Amino acid sequence: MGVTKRADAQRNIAAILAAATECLSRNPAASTSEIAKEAGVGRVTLYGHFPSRAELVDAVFVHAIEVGEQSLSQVGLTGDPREALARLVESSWHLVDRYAALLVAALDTLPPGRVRELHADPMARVEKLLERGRSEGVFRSDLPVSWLVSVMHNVMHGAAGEIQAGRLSSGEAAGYITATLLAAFTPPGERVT
Amino acid sequence: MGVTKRADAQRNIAAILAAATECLSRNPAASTSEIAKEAGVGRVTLYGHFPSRAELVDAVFVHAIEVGEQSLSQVGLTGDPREALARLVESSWHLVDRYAALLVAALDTLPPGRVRELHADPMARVEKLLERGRSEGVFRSDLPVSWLVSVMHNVMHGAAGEIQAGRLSSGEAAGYITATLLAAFTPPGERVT
DNA sequence: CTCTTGTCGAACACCACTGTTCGAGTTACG
DNA sequence: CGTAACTCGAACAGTGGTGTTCGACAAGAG
Repeated sequence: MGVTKRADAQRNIAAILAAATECLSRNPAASTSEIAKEAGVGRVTLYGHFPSRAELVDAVFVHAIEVGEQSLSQVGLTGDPREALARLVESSWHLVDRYAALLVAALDTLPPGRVRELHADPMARVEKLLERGRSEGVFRSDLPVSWLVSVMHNVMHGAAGEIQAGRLSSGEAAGYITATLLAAFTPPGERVT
Repeated sequence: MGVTKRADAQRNIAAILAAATECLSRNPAASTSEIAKEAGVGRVTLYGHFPSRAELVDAVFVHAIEVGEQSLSQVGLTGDPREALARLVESSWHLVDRYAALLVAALDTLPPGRVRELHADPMARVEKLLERGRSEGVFRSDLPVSWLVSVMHNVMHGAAGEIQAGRLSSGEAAGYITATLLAAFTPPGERVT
């Protein structure tokens, strides 16, 4: 069939995707030359497979989300919502830590809203858990769920920033984040665990 | 004396500073042409007063910090640490809301560490209040102060992002932020106010 | 083995920006 | 009023990226 790519082309596409993930994770502003070099491929070849830098970034980001979803979908969300949240944060944190710079690249390359659009699934997971925790009275209901989600994102990305600046170690981060969020989500009048 | 600038030069410098604040607050990547035009001044004149775009950004940022300090220094920090924090957040939030984009400009223009360096005073104020709250047992002591400060910053800047994205109104923000931070800073075992 | 598909490097056009230079004109200041 | 300080537009050089074109060449598919 005419649609199938040749074997070496497929290999190169994979190599470019991997190299782009690597480069953009180090430097969100990495150029196509850098990425092509890292992939062991000519710049022309790169443009042969991805029409523009933006579309490459998009592809890389989509792939990262898929990998993340695979990991996140294995986290059990039943039982005590607080413990479930701790598990979810633990898993999410590893992804944020790994892909923080990639997110920056996507944020200032892709059209506005695109990043959020691709985050729909992971966000829905968090929202659902928060909703359940609220109905069981262990998470606060005096603030919108969307705000709580935003707080979670910002605390995690803030932690990634602290690590990059060398003011926090990867090991400590997860504990700090969960402790902070569990307290932040506690309903007024209740005791912080 | 030879050091004094001519009157029109001083006016232009002020106009450039104001225009830069305005432009960079709208678009962190604003060019020198844009800024000069907004100031009603030729690009050459701009370079006559500021050796480079970076030094202009630095000057604008320094000025913004000074203005902020003036406002922050009037916040009373005595009494119940929780109420003091609420007051401090209220004031800080107005500044963050106004200068969020400017911070981005500074962050990716100025040398690493410069922004933090200029934030030394406002940060010291927050740290001092947090320390006092800890010693009085109303803020948690199981996490480093530096982490708590980072959480405060990230929650506020996250709120600014939500506003820019149109998912949050300026009016609601301050309340959400204080409610979130007061809970997050509550010591484990204590009740959230 | 043949032919299509893909690859490569070098060169090119293009763009938007920074920072500089020039010379002529204008404005404050003493 | 005279001079030094300042301003202006236009034009220039330099930089660092994106995306394209070319022609020679290699490699996989049938």
